Amino acid sequence: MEERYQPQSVEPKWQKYWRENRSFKVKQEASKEKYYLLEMFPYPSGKIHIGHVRNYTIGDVVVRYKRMKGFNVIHPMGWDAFGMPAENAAIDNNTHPAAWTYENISSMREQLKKMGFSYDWDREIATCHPEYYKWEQWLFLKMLEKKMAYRKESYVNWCEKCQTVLANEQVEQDRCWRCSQTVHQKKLWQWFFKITDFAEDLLVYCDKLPGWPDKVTTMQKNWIGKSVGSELKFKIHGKDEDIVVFTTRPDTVFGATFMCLAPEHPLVESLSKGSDQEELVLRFVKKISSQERSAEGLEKYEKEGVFTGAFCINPATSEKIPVYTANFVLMEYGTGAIMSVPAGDQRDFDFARKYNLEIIPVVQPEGEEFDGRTMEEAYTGEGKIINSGEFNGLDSKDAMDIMTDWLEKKGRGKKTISFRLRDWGISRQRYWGTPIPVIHCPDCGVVPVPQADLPIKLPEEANLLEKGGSPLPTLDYFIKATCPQCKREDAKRDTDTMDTFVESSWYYLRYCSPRYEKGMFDPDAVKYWAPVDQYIGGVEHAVLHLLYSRYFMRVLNSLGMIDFKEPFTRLLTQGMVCKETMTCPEHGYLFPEQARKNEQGRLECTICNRDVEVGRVIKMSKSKKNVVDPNELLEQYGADVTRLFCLFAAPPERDLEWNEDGVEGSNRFVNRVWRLTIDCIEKMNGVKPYRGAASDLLSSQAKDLYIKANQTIKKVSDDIDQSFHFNTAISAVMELVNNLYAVDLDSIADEQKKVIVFCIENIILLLSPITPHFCEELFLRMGKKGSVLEQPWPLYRDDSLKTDEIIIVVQVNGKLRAKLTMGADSDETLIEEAALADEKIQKYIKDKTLKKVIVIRKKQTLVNIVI
RNA sequence: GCCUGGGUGGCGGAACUGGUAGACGCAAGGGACUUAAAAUCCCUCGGAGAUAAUCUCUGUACGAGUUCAAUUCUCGUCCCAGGUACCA
Repeated sequence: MEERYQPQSVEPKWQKYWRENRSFKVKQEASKEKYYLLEMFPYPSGKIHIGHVRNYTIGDVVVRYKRMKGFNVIHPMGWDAFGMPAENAAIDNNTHPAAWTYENISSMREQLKKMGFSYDWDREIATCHPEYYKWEQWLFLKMLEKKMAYRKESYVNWCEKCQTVLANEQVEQDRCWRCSQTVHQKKLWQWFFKITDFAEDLLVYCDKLPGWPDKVTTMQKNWIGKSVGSELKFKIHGKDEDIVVFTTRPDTVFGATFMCLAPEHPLVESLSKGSDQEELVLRFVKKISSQERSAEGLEKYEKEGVFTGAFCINPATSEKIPVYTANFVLMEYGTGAIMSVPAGDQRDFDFARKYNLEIIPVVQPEGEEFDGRTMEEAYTGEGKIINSGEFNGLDSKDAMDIMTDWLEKKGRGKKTISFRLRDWGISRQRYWGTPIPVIHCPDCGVVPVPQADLPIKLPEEANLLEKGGSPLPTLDYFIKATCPQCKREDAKRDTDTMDTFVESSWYYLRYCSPRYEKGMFDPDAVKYWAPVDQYIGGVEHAVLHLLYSRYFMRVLNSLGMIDFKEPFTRLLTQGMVCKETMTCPEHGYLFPEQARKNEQGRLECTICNRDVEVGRVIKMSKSKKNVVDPNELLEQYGADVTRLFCLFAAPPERDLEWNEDGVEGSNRFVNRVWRLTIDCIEKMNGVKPYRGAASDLLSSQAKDLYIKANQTIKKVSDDIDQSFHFNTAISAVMELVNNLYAVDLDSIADEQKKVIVFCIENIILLLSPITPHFCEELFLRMGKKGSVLEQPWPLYRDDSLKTDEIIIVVQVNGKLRAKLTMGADSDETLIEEAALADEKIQKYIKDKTLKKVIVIRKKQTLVNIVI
């Protein structure tokens, strides 16, 4: 018999067995409790990398565990197949995005199969299939009908080099993630989904997701950004028109000494028209619009603005105050106009000092005396109201409501809520995506495509343009359309495609009935399987994908298609796998295999022999080339050792700096278990495992080992079920294995043999979710029938978890001084007496008066003697 | 700036509601087996200082506090990572 585990022969053998027995196929079974586990589906970029391996291993362990626990488990896999990299790769390699994508899918599918992941491959989907995106188009039309989708002109991130709109997440520090070109704002007609309709509901439910990490719900809350405040109306001097502002501090309205409008605000132009300021204002607006307004840009620009020439009336003081336009006011937030209270807001303060505007303190903390002329910074805290007429002396917190009510009675204000969340712009000027199913008619305007005409297929024979723009606007046969309403023949099809986040917002429902032809999903199947019980993926999607998915479920819910709102009951955000980057002055980023150590011990580039610079440890990404291909590990150690190693390295939520040094240890452990089992099979063939109570065992060695085994079963079950801490689950099994190695199998009594068989059988079952091929093979060699998959998860005996004797820790003044062993049932008095009588303890307490003796009997029994 | 996390040996990481700090593993050192190597097995391994086994002091970023007892709780400081950012 082989001394070592042979993954090269064992792993393919079991993969074949699972395939032929359709081991992972699942069906709806009303009598069985379902469990839906899903890992975020991959973008088919070409190769599986170690981050995927980690993600899918975590999921696969839980899935296999839940199956053994008797759940009807659905575990599907598919491809987030639309997206820009396919187009870029197609241009670079002179191929078609579809060809490139399908090729990647098939090689990645093979890699996943080699890892032994237990997917129901019959449910595989790819979002670029017309059978999939047909239903996305169908939903789009439904949303259009219900006014959940609309079109407006707005500013978008535009990369000139790639000739497209970029999603916010594709902009890294002002630059295009692919070509590093600075991104510009461009005004375009775009389709939007009205996610803001659900802002409040999405926010409220953040607190009703106990299975989600706080980190993620907090990020979503911040992203939604609810502010409670007031809308106040300032009458424009000399006109019968108001400027509406949003403020969270209505209590400071008496201190509003000027007004600022966003440069894009429609009133800026009309107010300055005809005044002395007109010229200056126009020049300022033009200058600002040509500037970057993104994060990096804004830091560089000082607050500046221009007087519009107009005044408005402060509704509280009835004073005339000047109206400015300023670069720090955002059109997209609130009303695009602010009342400026320089004494209470640092930005307003800076602006006021710069342009010599009046500063009137209106909120003052206890024991301070503010003077607008000498203040050095704004006071943003709470305090007592001053300089505010009848409201003086109020607490600023109370004044918020009181003043708003007062202004409301005067018809000058009301309470309101503002959100930071904006509607979701989904139009992309890209080719490789879902076509937006509308037609533009010169007479009828925007006309939805009739449902019967779906899907609007993406023309497959399109050639991509050299410079990277979408070829769709150049394809006459695609664009040309007859208006479905008036039958005009010169109508035009929309040439934009949808953001790929739209596909990923509902794919998990499609898995429930992946080939369903009458709708997005079979309602029965979704009723049984959905929502997802456990979702696993990278934290980088904390806001975007996870928020969009929550939004989509609300859309479907309000359309009456589903009866739940939250797509993912529990969420595990696994940490990122990181590695240092390496750059060559000549060749830029290098793959790890493109750097080697030279004779002087320095890293050099394998192409040009120049010194390689080792950069920061960051998340593995293809563009930074700091990726590790799992193939090498897979070939050398096999899938099971790779899986074990990924899990053992760190708990799943933690970021992991990739380092292969420990893999030998995992390999060693697997072989330790292998040899132990083979040895056991040879030496105790036919011995049945012991299953009684620990107390019925005669020898203390057998008893201790049996108790340890029961503790291990409990520990592993708890770790997998409750916390996903596979690293400690594995440690526990390692400890049990170490204990078994301490036993000499050749000279033991029958009783102990039975206990050892019990241990080994259970070790195989406990490890089977983690190292499935390995455990199947050992299970077979132990003479068992069938597959480990059909075995129930091992149970431990409650009566066999505690040892008869316990170690008692004795402290003097909190410092460990002695350890005693006593019977587990000794009472406190007995323990205290024994502790005080101990020789080592006597050394410390002799001739001293005891102040107190504390006996703790929790998990650990402990005596603390205070002198 | 604000919001989250986090800081434990040479390294990855344990320590559940305060109760033996460093489980398990890696690396390192020593030993056994072997003609030799690999593989395997055993021992040591936070720091400092004494010793015959062993013992004492010290130690969880830093400084205070609460407590019989603090890696764990509270306050303050520093550092790191992620998110977000002129949000009125």
